[in-house]
Amino acid sequence: MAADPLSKVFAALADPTRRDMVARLTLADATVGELAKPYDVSLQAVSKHLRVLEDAGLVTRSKEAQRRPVHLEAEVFDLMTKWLERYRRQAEERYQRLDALLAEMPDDPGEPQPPKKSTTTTSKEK
Amino acid sequence: MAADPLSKVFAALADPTRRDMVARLTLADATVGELAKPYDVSLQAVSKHLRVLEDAGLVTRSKEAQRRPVHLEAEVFDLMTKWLERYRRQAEERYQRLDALLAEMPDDPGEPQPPKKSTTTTSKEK
DNA sequence: ACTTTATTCAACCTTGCGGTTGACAAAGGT
DNA sequence: ACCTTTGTCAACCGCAAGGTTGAATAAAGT
Repeated sequence: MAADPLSKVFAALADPTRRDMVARLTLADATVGELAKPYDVSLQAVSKHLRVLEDAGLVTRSKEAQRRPVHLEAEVFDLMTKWLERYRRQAEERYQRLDALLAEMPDDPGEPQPPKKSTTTTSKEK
Repeated sequence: MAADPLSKVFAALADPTRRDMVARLTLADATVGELAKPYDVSLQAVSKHLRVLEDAGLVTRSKEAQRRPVHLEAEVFDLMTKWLERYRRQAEERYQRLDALLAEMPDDPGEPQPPKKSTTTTSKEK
């Protein structure tokens, strides 16, 4: 365990059941039993899933009599979104650089990007 | 295996090494060996990681002599972003509904955050 | 006080993951 | 032709994930 936050979040959402729970929790808080109903697994299994989601910071559980209402914490989504956007943007920028490059292609085989080593940067095009 | 696409993508990104590879691939394509260099694991391990990323549709591998340049496929990010945005939006909307509700709350004394009973809003009758 | 409801804890089982090593395949360099 | 480079395939190992059942806990209901 002790995995970094991002790993935990991604791992938590890698399970379809857990993703479905999250989806339902966007609509309203729910107790463990309520959450468990649609799935064909034991209550204990659902409880475990919730623990995973909680450890990932995706949900919090409060107390209300014997019930433990589960509440979705949206903030963590931001963490993921940030990660995603960052690399998506970079990838896009790279596309643009590449496009620009191809646009003005003279015929020199020089390395335009300076990440040193011959980065296998599609230097050979079929 | 045959897991749904989204599960595969999330699972693939749940590993820090793989996330790092993806990060580096946003800068430039790279061969297996190049990708492996920074990590203290065998080449075979890296090869496996790449297979996972490939199965998730995050990268593609072409041939170039003995080398297998790995290329990042940005499209899959969109799938994730879509999922994320969808639920993030719903969660936000829910906040707003709640805010609106609290805003026009009649004169209630004391309790700022009314934990009330029946917070378990799911309107599930017994 | 006893029972029911709601949930967790504990032990266990099976599967899959990330890692290893060793052998093999294919393309190039010499 | 041979050897080197670059990767993959296959078998194996330890461990954590997701599931199960059974017992324990806690707060209401009666």
